[in-house]
Amino acid sequence: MGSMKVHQFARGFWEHEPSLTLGCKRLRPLAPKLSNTDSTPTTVPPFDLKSFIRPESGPRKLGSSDDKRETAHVDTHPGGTRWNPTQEQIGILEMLYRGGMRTPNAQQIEQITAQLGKYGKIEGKNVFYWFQNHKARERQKQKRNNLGLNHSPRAPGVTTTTTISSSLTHESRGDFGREEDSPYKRKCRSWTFECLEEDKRYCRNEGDRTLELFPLHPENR
Amino acid sequence: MGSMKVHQFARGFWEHEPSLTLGCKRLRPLAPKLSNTDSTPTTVPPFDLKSFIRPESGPRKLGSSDDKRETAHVDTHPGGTRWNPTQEQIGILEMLYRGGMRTPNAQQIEQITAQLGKYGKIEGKNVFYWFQNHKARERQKQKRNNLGLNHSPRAPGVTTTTTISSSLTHESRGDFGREEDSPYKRKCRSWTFECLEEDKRYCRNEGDRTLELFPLHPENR
DNA sequence: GCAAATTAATGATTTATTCAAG
DNA sequence: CTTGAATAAATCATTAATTTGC
Repeated sequence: MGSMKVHQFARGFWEHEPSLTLGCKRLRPLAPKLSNTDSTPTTVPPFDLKSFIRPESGPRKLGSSDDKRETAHVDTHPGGTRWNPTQEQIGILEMLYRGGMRTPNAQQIEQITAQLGKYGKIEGKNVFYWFQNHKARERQKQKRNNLGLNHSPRAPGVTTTTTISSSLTHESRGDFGREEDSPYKRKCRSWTFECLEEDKRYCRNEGDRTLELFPLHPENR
Repeated sequence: MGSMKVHQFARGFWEHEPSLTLGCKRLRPLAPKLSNTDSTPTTVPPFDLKSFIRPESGPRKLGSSDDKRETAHVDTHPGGTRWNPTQEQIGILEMLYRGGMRTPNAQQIEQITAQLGKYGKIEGKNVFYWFQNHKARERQKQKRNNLGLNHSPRAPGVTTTTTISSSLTHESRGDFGREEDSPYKRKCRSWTFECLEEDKRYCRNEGDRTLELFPLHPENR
């Protein structure tokens, strides 16, 4: 249950770096690109590497500072488990899939998540992953059906000798029957990362240009 | 400039859906999974599909509600262009890469982005993509060097005919020389999506379980 | 009937490939 | 041509469903 074993691999690689002389070690392989419109704005902080990426952010905080993570998770979320969709959520997602949705953008994921949240706990990435996985698995199911019909209708024994090789990776997308999205369309997805540590939560705002970090109401924890 | 042409492909496919009988259409291929601990909390909203994923959320709002997207983007970001890293940013990223960082997690990306933001405009996904691309291209450069030494040492002319085919996809990962991260380690990344529409910005809090949406200080725009 | 072992299904993550901007 | 950005494919890992032994 609690065997998370965080152990992120930011090793203590920066301890024995005596002084950071970055910026002139090894540049781009091309020409020295003269800096942009707003680079080096006369007050460049010298990149205090000691303060950022501190190597002991992983295997700490398992004995003291969390006294409340045992109180409110007993029925809703059993810790760090994965998303377990309810039937209603699956139904809605499949309905959307049958409607033609394949790769929802950020706003669509937002709305879908908000709606599916009424039926159970869900996050945005669950919706994203669901569409990715469902699309991929429908595709390979279709592919498996297609080359299973002209080779041997049954006999699930030894079928691997025919080397389902690398062809028809892109041609087999047009035979879906229903309408499908064009491959590799450029949609700006604009997703962001978010710190999900145990005691501090930050949320970066990507839409803003000022790149601000703000802790979100710590009285909730 | 504003030729985004959003045109999201959630068509008007749900207008002619008379009543939503979701939840009993297609179950798991195995037994009917009886619902979880907190599914159907006695007040299931009947999934008002009309209100969510409205089909005309794409090509609207280009004449009225955005009067400010022409004012504040003239020098910092020329619209929807991609990230153009500065030399300092590249230097720091390569330094981190040489230090062994391959796939930073959310918190590391957070901090890296915050630091690199001092040298120019950058977002979290740029850092993520940079590590992805740099790792992949170092890998294929290594691969190309490895099988270029016993085939043809130069001839940069027609190089695409040699078809670096699909073998040694997993064996060629151990010959990096330096230390590398083990493939497929499970790190909980916990990234989230974010609405980046023109007039409204939401930020979902993934760490919290209540899945709340909140607009972040609209007086800034 | 129930619990441990097995298996199938699938959520989540990483790698490979491709497109397109500059 | 280089490389940022995005998607597709591969695959790890966990959970539910099934089977098995008692």
